[in-house]
This record gives sequence, C-alpha cells and structure tokens, in this order.
Amino acid sequence: METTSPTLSRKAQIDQTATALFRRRGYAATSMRELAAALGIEAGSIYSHIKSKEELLHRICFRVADEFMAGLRAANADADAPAATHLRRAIESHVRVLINDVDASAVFLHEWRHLSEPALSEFVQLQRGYEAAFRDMIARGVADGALRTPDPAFATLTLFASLTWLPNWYRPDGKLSPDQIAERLTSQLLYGLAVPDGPAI
Amino acid sequence: METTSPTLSRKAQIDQTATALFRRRGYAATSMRELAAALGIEAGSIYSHIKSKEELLHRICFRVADEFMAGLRAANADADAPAATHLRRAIESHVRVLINDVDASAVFLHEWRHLSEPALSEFVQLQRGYEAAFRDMIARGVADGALRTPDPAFATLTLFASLTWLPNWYRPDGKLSPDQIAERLTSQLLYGLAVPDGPAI
DNA sequence: AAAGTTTGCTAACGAACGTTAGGAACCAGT
DNA sequence: ACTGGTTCCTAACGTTCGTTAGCAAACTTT
Repeated sequence: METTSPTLSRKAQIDQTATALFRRRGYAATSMRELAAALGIEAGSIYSHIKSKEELLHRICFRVADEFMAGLRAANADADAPAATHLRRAIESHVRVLINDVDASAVFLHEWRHLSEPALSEFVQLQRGYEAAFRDMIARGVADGALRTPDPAFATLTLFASLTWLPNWYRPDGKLSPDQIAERLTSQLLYGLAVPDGPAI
Repeated sequence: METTSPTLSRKAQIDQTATALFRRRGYAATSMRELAAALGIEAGSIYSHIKSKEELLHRICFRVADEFMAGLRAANADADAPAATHLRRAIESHVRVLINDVDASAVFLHEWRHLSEPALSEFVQLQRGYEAAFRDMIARGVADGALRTPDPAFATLTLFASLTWLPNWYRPDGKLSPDQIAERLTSQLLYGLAVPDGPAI
C-alpha cells in the first residue's frame, strides 16, 4: 500500500482520476468500479471521500465554469479598450483555461448534460451568459467598425466551435505554446484563410 | 423484402427512434427499455428486429460516414477545378449531409467511441482519411496561391471545429437554408471577421 | 497513551442493465 | 387451409450498476 500522497489529498486524486476516465470513456460509461481500479482500491472505498458519482461530475463542471467566468471578467476589466481587444483577450483566456486542464475542460464541454436538476439548469444558465458575452463583444466590434460579419450570432457560433474543438486535438507535448495557439486561433478567425484581393473562391 | 406497412419499416422506425435518443441522452445512458418505451413496445420485442444495441449505433455511424464520403468524392470529381473550389464544394456537401439528418450526424460525431473493435478501428480510419482530404485541399489551395495560412493542419482543425459544431445549434425551423449556412460558413472561414485594412486588433 | 481522522476492506442491498426463450397473434402469398 | 414472415408479449437469465453498513488498520493530534 502506498503512503499518503505528498501534495494531493486522496479526494483530489479521486477527482483527477475521475476526470481522466470521464473524459476518455464518458461519464455514463464509467463505472465506480472502474474508477476504483484506476485508483488501486475497491469501489466501496471511494464513498469514504465522496457522496455520489454525480458529485464528481458536478465538481469538475463547476470548477471549470468558474475559471472561464473569471477569465472573462479579467478580459473585460479594462473598460476603455475597444471591443475587438476585449474579444482577443477573452479568446486568449479561454484557450489558457482549456489548456491548463484539458481533461477537465473536455468533461466540462461534453459531459455536463448528465448533471441532474437543479445543477443542470444552473450550469446551462452560466453557459448562456458566457456565450452572450462573446456575442456582445463581436457585436460591439462590428458596431465600432473593427469587425465585419453578416451575422454576429453566427460568427459567435463559429468562434465557439473552434474553441470547443481544441481539447479534441491539443496535446500538451505539441509544438505550440498556449499563447501561440491563442494567437493563431484568433488570427485565423479574425482574418480568415483567403488571400486579400486574391482570386475569387 | 420491404413488404411492410406504412412508409417506414419497423426496423427503420427503431433506427430513427434510437438515433433521436442516442443523440439526446447519449448512447451509454440510453437503455433498451427507454428505447422500447419510446416505440410503445416492450424491451424484449426490439430483439425481433435487431441483434444488439451496438448494432444500432454501428448502423447509424457507418451510414452517415458513407454519406460524408460520397459527398467528398463528388466535390472532388471535377479534377480540373482549383483546390479552393474543391474545398468550397466539400464544405457545402458536408453541411448538407449534416443538415439532412441532424440527429444521426450528432450521433456520428459524438457517440462513435462506444463502438467496439473491430468496428471502432475501421471507423477511425475512415475519419482520418476524410480529414486528410480536407487538409490536402487546404494545402493545395495554399500552394496555388488562393489561400493563406501559417499552418494548413491548424486551419483544418478550425474548419472541422466549425463543421462539427453545427448540429449543436442548427434547428430545422431556423431562418437559414442549408445552402445559406454552407455559404456563410465558407465565407466566414475563408475571409474571417476582421475588416480588410481596418484597425489592428 | 488516548482520541480522532483518514483510508481502506468485505459483503451485500435493490435496482437496472442487455439479452434470450418460447409462445402467440397477425398478415401475405400459395 | 397452409406456410412463412413480421411483430410483440411475458418471464426470466446472469451481470453489472451505484451505494451502504460495519469494521479495522494507519496516521495525526492531543
């Protein structure tokens, strides 16, 4: 049997292992016995540290949600900056949160629907507010002339799509740093793929 | 073969209902008894028409995969067209397949990992080939000067992100037609959000 | 040394799971 | 009338699920 962990409490270890499993196999398809095996203990033992399986999911989802919200607030702290700058900072913060814990982010993005009420409604409301903030930044950017799009709502969807997809391909050992990823993502979304004044496509 | 009653064989009805349930609740979280209830029959009765739960998932995933592949081949049929045109056509085809059956597409995109071997490996290989084809079109577009990007692989990821996200927001009763969506998506991805020669962001 | 906390075990609970067996209606074509 | 296919039922199978109870070491604090 191992000694108790040096820096990570047993509960934190359980959270971490559960996050990895929920990400790889999905929340519903992950059994408590699987989680226990990954921890090297028996299933019943887990309940010395947590109340239920859903508590694990709840903690993961809302912790990541908090990080996203804090980053959004920071990105908009400088009220005098133009909207497009707010947007770029918000994207960079978002990418940094994603990369900081890819497993937890992936669970946050894909497994939240297995939350039960009332946590589910609370979560959805947070999500809506977050998206609305991005839509608002884009709309303000269009209004002050820095951005153009026929449909800010549509542009927001595309933006979130790219952000949400990130955990699907990001590898911590890749050659791009978080800042590079944020920069490249921002650049491609803002300026597109086509060569200005190039041939029509 | 299809001597059957209304317009949809019972097996097709089961497929359709399963698709909707897998999409809304996830494959692992959907029980055969739930599926039966949605069909108005008992759980055991389903097995007069199918061999296993996974057969349902398998049929959904591979049918959609076939549609994507066929669309890709058609988009590249005109070998003389420039790469950027191939790309635009492939995007439009992709969007049309997605929209043609949003439920099935969502299952295809999110539930395939619950397939077991050897179907899983076969599926992943199809997926890789499809993505490689898009990466190739982008790279050729960059080579012939129609597109620009510091990283074709990165651009491919962003493109797929936007395409994959579509079933998450598309509503059949929305105001945009499939062609409009494809056009708008293509335009935004190719030309970006920023105003040309506008202020730096 | 005593007390409390943390951590883990075994054993089991009721419920839900995917699936099967065997039989019975109904319908079509012969 | 017979046959074969389609459809659905009831009843149950063995398994796995999340979770609990009761107990026992080990470590920490007093």
